[in-house]
Amino acid sequence: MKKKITLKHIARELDVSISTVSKALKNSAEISRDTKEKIQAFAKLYNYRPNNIAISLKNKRTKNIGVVIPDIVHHFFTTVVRGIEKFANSKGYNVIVCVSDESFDKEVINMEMLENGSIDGFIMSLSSETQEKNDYNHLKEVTEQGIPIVLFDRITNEIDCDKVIVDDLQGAYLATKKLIDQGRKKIGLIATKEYLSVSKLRTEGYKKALTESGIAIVDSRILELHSMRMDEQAIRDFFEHISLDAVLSVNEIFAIFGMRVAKEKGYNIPDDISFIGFTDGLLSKYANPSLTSIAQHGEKMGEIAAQMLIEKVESEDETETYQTKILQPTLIERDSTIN
Amino acid sequence: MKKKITLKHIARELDVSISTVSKALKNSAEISRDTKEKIQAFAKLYNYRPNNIAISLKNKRTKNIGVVIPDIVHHFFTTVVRGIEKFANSKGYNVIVCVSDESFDKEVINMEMLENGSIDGFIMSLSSETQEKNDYNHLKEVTEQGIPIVLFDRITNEIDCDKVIVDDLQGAYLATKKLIDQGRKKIGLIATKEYLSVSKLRTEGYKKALTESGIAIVDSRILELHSMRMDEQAIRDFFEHISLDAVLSVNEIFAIFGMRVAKEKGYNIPDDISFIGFTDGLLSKYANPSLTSIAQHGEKMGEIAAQMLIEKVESEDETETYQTKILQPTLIERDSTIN
DNA sequence: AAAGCCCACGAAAACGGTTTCGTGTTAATA
DNA sequence: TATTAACACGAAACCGTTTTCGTGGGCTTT
Repeated sequence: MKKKITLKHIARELDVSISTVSKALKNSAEISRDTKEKIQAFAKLYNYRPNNIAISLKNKRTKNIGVVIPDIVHHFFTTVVRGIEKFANSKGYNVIVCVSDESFDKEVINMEMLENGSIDGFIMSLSSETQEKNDYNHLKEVTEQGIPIVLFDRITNEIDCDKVIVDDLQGAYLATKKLIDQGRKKIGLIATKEYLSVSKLRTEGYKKALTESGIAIVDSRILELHSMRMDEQAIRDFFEHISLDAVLSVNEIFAIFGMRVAKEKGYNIPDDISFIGFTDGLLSKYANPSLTSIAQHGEKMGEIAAQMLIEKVESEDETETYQTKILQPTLIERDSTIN
Repeated sequence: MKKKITLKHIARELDVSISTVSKALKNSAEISRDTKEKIQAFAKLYNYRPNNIAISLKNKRTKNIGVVIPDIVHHFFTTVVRGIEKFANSKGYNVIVCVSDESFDKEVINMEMLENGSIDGFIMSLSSETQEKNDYNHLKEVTEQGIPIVLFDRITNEIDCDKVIVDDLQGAYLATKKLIDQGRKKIGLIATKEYLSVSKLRTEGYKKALTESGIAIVDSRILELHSMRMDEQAIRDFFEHISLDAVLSVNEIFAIFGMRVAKEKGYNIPDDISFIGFTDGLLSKYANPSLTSIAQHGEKMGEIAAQMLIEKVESEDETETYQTKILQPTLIERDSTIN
């Protein structure tokens, strides 16, 4: 087992001081050409690599970004993580991923594990429990220590920080509008309880489109599931008690399960009933029929979040100005809607 | 902005030495009750938290695990990461996720970023390019420095380390057997080029089952895609030129696309043709028809990998004994096969 | 009262780097 | 020849902990 080699070893071996070695390896002008060459050659030979931890301790920068997401087995979030990874790595940063599992407590624990020097900043999306409790003291504590946070997708206005979201209201509006334009009148919505910020906005967009077109909002056409977790029975019941010619869903999986139920009931998609879902993931693409959906551009979102965070981390000035970037969603038309 | 408080601050404030503070906070018997209480109260009041980096530097342990996977927007890998996270967090470890994007170079770069003190060990699955090149010097370098590695799923025998895999041969064997038992004779296989360890084993299992049942292995019934990436045209061509009554696929997405093509050609699933895929993900569950598939138990795999790694990291002795754990796959029957 | 012991604490080294500042040597200048 | 500047390098502080090894003072012991 080759032991890790340090500056001290090199110094001792070459009979110079540690400082000289350090400077030589950084090609400092202070050191003579001869000495530099000797030291650099030796370092290369023994494959010297500076110890990241020591450097972190010295300059109080870890080059690590903490990412806290509610779920990792989830297409949208992994897409965002991919975007973060991509940008962060290109800037020499590592990404530490923590999963809150939609739990407030785990979110707190994860952040506490990281906030004491392990990371330079956080990128996160709130757990549903956190949004339900409406308690953001753990975020406040972090920002008060001067650690920057970028929130994405599931955000809150209680915290002053950079944010990046997709225009959920507009996405739902576009989708609903599309359904109306295709002559649909009885448009259902599968949503979740309103404490989830994104679901709330999507519901608003849905209502806005209906209202603009003079279509009444019928409460029984709106299904409010408790969370983003699948509840097959609730969806079955929904289709049992109501007659619809189109359905907008706040995620793709509810939509796809809705399609299955509709088909079982003898509906033809899209002739009898259209479906549109949020989150343009693999499920939408490979569903049968394929699902028209609203792309949230997760990867782009991740890149932007990482860029905003790294800018804050590396900026000298302490001016507390924060921005919220809003991405425009895109409607991807497939076979679950006409044409 | 509250500044981070350190031992030094507390010491100065309370007019004691840094060592006393350190000991008092660890409840050392060396310190008197009075002093301990005073220091602990002060620390609590100012919410003192030890600096992780300093501790890491001191005891040469980071409590970070590096995870390198080929892709993060991928159900199986995220499932494994979830398992790793779960176990690692319960032991106080953080997980640094790096994505090689199936590229050899990125795999090398990612590991180089982390191997100098940032992590205590690696858990990884090889990129397809690495398996194709058959070059594992970056892994050797890591192990030679005494950094433990656990390989999962996409492994190699070139490296001596702990490994955890699912019995891919057995999985394919079980699936093929099931198809044969249901009276299928012309069973196709959608695989990838054989440098991918898992694909190779699955192909072997498929062949073993056929041979055992006295069914001839017909090369034209085996489609070898170049990688795990979707190639719609190749799959379309495959179904164009050959007549089959069952298809086994090395992942779920090829199977699902295969089902679409089959349906387009007028086949009825499962009456005319059955499908079984590897990776029991959301796609399998929500496909139409739902896909019978071979569960790889990714989360379990992640937990085991994390456990093996942490054991190695925390064990004192340097005995170089490595084990390979083999999980048994499970066949999940759904609507793409009879019954 | 001298010797010994414990208690409670502090000094200092160590982890592995970076960086500031000081200094001895040499060469250029007056 | 004396002064000075440039050069090349080293000493030491520092980042925030942990931990070993003293050590001074008070107490007990004979």
